[in-house]
Amino acid sequence: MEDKEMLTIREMCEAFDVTPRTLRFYEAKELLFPLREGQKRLFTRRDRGRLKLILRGKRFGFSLEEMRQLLDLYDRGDAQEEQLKRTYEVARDRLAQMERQRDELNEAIEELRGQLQWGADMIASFRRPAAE
Amino acid sequence: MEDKEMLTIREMCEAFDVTPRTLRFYEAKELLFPLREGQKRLFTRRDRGRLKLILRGKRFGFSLEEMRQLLDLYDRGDAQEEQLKRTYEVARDRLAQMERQRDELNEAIEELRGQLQWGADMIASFRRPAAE
DNA sequence: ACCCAAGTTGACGTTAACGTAATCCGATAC
DNA sequence: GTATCGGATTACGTTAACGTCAACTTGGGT
Repeated sequence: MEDKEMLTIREMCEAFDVTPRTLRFYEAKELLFPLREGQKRLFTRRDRGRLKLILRGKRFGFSLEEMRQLLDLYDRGDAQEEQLKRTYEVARDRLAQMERQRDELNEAIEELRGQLQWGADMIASFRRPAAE
Repeated sequence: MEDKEMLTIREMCEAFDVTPRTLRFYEAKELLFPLREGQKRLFTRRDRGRLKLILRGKRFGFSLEEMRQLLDLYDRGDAQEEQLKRTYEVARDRLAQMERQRDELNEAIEELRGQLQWGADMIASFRRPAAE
């Protein structure tokens, strides 16, 4: 027994800084599978592992659905080469997607920066177009 | 009479590549104020000017509500120094916000890229945590 | 016995910016 | 007259990821 084997919902929340609602929501979405002691949920080491990956995925911009698919894919026992490659590709695609997003953002930034350079012009561009 | 003075909803849609729903929606949100010829909307030059700014704002990531405020602010006749400065500030804030967003995105990208560098490790990180 | 904290389920609310019918109206084309 | 446009209005649907009650139950402490 290194840590506690099982964590209550509250302990889990503190450990990962999420709300109970979130954990129940993730369970409903089949991202976590806590055991039950009577009514109460008990989160296993496996749940902790999954949650850690889920949160990491979120930082990367994966949706919960994408994470569920990835987790499911590699949870059915022996992940084979073929499937490992797919995960890898999903991650690569996501990276490319994020880079495109960043580039678009950069363009918008440059465009806006350009407007600001002109100062008064920027302001003028927000005035009503001429007179009537 | 340079162009047409007034445009129907359909002409407006083609000119700006938006749907009728969008224009009616913008009117409901008080971003546009087309005149009425009987029942039909007629979009004036002023509406065209506003729509142009609205779409530009969207590219910058402004929400419709933010654009409405900006447009309203400078639509009440004589925009004074004080208010002009405010618009300028809103734009500057927005720029800073976008830059932060871009930076966060870059961090996530670097983090993900790091994972991918390790290839197999990335994959492993998506497998279920060890055995049970 | 009584109460409280912690936990549960269920269900509706939130936000943005429209999409998608369904139904209706008036003017033109034939 | 009638079919057909172009347009109008109304109102519910969509998406993601939870938030926010409400109403219970359960286990433990006193």
